[in-house]
Amino acid sequence: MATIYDVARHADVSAATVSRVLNGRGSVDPTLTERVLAAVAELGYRRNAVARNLRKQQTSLWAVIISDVQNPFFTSMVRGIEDVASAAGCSVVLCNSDENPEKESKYIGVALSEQMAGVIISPSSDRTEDFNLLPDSGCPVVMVDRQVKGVRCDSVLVDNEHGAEEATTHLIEQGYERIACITGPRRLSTAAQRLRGYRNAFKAAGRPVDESLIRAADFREHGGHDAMAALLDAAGPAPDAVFVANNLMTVGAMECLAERGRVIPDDIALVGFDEIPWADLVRPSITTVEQPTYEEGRAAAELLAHRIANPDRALTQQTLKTTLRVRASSTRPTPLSP
Amino acid sequence: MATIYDVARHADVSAATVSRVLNGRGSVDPTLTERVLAAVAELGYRRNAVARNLRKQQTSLWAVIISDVQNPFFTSMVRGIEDVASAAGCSVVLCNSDENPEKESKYIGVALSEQMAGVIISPSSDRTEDFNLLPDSGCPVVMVDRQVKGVRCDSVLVDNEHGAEEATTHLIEQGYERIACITGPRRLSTAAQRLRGYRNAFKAAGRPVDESLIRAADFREHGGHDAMAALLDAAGPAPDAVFVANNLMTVGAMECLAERGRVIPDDIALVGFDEIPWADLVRPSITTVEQPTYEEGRAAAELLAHRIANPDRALTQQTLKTTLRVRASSTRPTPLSP
DNA sequence: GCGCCACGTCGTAGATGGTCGCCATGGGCC
DNA sequence: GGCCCATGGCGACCATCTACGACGTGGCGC
Repeated sequence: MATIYDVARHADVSAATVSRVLNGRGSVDPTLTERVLAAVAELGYRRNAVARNLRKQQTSLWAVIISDVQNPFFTSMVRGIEDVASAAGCSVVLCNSDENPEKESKYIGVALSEQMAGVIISPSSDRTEDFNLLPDSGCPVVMVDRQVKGVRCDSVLVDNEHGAEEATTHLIEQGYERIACITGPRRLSTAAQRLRGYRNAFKAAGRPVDESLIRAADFREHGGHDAMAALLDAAGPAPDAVFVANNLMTVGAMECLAERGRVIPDDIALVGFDEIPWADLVRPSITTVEQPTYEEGRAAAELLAHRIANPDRALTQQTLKTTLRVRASSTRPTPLSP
Repeated sequence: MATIYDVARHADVSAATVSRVLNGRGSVDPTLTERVLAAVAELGYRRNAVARNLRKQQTSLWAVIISDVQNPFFTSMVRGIEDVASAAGCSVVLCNSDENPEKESKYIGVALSEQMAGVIISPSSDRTEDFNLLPDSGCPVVMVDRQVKGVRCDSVLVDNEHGAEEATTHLIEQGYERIACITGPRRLSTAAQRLRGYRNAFKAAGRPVDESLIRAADFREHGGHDAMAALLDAAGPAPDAVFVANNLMTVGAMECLAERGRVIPDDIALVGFDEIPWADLVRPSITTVEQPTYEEGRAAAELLAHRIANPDRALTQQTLKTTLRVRASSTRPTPLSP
């Protein structure tokens, strides 16, 4: 690889002049500029970003720490982030934490070691001290989707509580009596908020919450399946509707229902949180609380860009709205005899 | 951020000794080792990877250039890559080329500038000279999924031709008469190979290929939709089966069929290439040619790791097998009267 | 007309943080 | 007493950026 000195020698100028030409700083005689550019082209010179980063004390890499690259929720978000990063001349380093706090803090360490320009994280633990390493070391951070109290950073969230309340209210209004809830790990803010929304809907309707119909699982397919099975196997009458707090668990729950021969929505209605990819191909089509995932990614990335540009600005928190998409899985089957 | 010199001063040794302790190279007195480690802990020292990379002339970043983060085919592959990279102590930089040759070569430039340890690419163009920049600059490369002739690098492919032939043969054996094919952009090896497999099946069955039933689209949902529409609108009898050469186009085609009220498989049978996420929830369930996507990612990553460790080893090419998963969309409806 | 000042332009040199080759030192063993 | 090995420190090196200083030229003022 040619270095800036090779170019300088070739163009018969100093390395400083080459640097000035390439970075557009200071002023350089047009003749020399031309000679430099010609030398660059001839040698196929490409500046060494590592050396540049060291000297400038900053890189153009953004770490994006999420818990599952395979979840369409995150990929859509990553896409939003990538588009903004790319426009800002930055690259995205993808870190898969796998909902594993160890891996997560490992990646925080990597981001710090690599002097990354910033971090966008969807936390899967609540280790405040790990997260605060970042702002404490002067590394800009934006939290997205999930919230951890006591971390000094910007955040982009969605209105989970309202979304869940709207979904549950919809089921109540459809006349369902025993509405179950499969929520996520208690340590995750999204799970807590969605559960709160579920409760709020009952309160608003003046109805009591049946605690035996609430199950906390792990936001994964298998967990959703097992929670659904547990609900069906529990003593007492089975639920006639279920609100599932994320997309993977929705799939698991549906598979469980299919295994048991329960028909949606005739035997049991279902509303899921998060979008399902290619939802229109799934039968019955699933009523979901849709999140603006791409926009979440964009918003987080823009917040990060702003904070990098201006580290001292006040912390901000942005909350995006969800949309209830009513489809076939939650509409009362028309009674056979009216 | 503390530097190695701060640690050295704190432990009252030289920076070289700190470096030796941290890297386990050379031998250091246990007493000093202890003092160094204590200083590291006390200062919260974290080595500056940028400086290290500059000095060592190598980084621990792998660029992964794919065309669509949102396509489950790629995310599963990325997951495979990430798992291997993580085990090797490397991080993955995700680059979304969006099937855009400009973006793709931009990212190749970034990988070169950032002195990345290696590149895994699923090419969306056939600009041989762009790709060869990498091996020519001594940057290890592995091509995955798609092939570009004349590029000096390792590759991991799947047996597209055989997979497509198997799928088409299955439709022939089911007794379908007018089997259409929606393939991808001609410049992509996968599209060409899958089309060849389709033709092979007819040849093997001793049947002619009806060229009017072949459409090339863009591997995207919209393209699949429009190609399906064009097939239905064409003069002459409509096809009674269709082989669609990737997952996104399969979705598009199914949506088109739904719009037109054509029932799968009664009116038209369908086989898709690539896995569909949560395929079990889709009704009717779709017969697909399944690729070992996670394994493809793993294989590519392992190949990359080997080449990084041993740049002079001979070029290798690995081909993985596909599996035909027969589901409901391609099975002859049982005749009403036997 | 001459001299000084200001500005444009360019090169030198130091800084960035970590690694490692080489050399010096000291202690132990033969 | 001499040799060898363990250990530690110095300084070069990686490629780039940039502060500072130097040089030259042009313009303006006296």
